[in-house]
Amino acid sequence: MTGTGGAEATVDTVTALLRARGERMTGPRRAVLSVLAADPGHLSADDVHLRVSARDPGVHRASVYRALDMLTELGVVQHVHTGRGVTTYHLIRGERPHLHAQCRVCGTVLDLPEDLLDTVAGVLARDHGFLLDAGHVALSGVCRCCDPVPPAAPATDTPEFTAIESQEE
Amino acid sequence: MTGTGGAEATVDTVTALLRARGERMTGPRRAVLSVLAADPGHLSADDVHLRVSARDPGVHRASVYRALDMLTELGVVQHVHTGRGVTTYHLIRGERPHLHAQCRVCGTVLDLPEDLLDTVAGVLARDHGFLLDAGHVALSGVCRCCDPVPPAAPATDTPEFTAIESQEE
DNA sequence: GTTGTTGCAAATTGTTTGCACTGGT
DNA sequence: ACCAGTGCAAACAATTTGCAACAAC
Repeated sequence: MTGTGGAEATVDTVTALLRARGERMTGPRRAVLSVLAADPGHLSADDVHLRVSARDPGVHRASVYRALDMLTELGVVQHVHTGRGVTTYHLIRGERPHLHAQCRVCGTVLDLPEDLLDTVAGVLARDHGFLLDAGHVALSGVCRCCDPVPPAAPATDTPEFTAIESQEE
Repeated sequence: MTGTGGAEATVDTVTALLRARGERMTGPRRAVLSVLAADPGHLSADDVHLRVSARDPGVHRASVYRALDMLTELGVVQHVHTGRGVTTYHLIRGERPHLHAQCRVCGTVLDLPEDLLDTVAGVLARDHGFLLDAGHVALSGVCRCCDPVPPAAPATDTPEFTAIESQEE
């Protein structure tokens, strides 16, 4: 597994960042960090807590929240607000933060190139003096797999349509 | 006041819509509807409840939620998810739903023309098979008034900068 | 008189906080 | 040893739900 492989470097980096602020690298923080490093996806605080618990059941949910906050403050982690109240977290790997779109049916988060909203950001800045933080909330919509009844294709009335649907809202 | 003036028509329309589904026009629904009709802004469920209570203190918060849900289902009301877990509701007045951007500092919601994201929606559809519902979440950013320390303008060090800041997140 | 709706209270969900104690440095 | 950080439980905010009483039709 390449999972923890890439994490160590990050732990060192973050330790330095923390030290520079008179703060400390601790078990829970290390755990959260390596969970995030091991997963390229977008994890909710609870996802993180779950995976942290697998390694170290002693870590409390509140500590996960605090660690995520701290890591966000350090600029190591980005959080994204998705449609219905679920905040997701992920390591900032590249340089510019990317954008996100979430399917409102299955909840899947799609990563998008950061420049996608550059034009829009320009318009907002020019016309409204609004500085867009494009990656901070996920765009909402329906992904290909969940697209309900595509325009005109009356062939199947498959009942398994009401399948796993996470949170319809 | 033009407040309740425009509402009556809507109440009739909605009553018809409800009847068509075997449902009923009730006090709470009427109240929620006229509160929304009287306010051009974006109200949270609690805002609505507050204003409804002013007219009729008997209406329960849960009923406000249920009424808002129902009105949304009828296509009369649109709800927008904003950054930190606050859903806002407003009457759908025109034809196409407009877009929203919210200042993450003061919470103000900015209305935007619906076509602003048309190009982006096209790209998402083409490249990712993702059907964007642009108005469903508010874009996040910082509005003109809350823009913290604009690039290079070291003139004032006004202390009233730390003013009303609703929810920094 | 049905049956959809409400009010209420309690349950959920996601997150934060006060505090005594533990553990980095 | 000092103080940041933790675990815990309890507070919180926003929303949902089960249910008996109620009211629109």
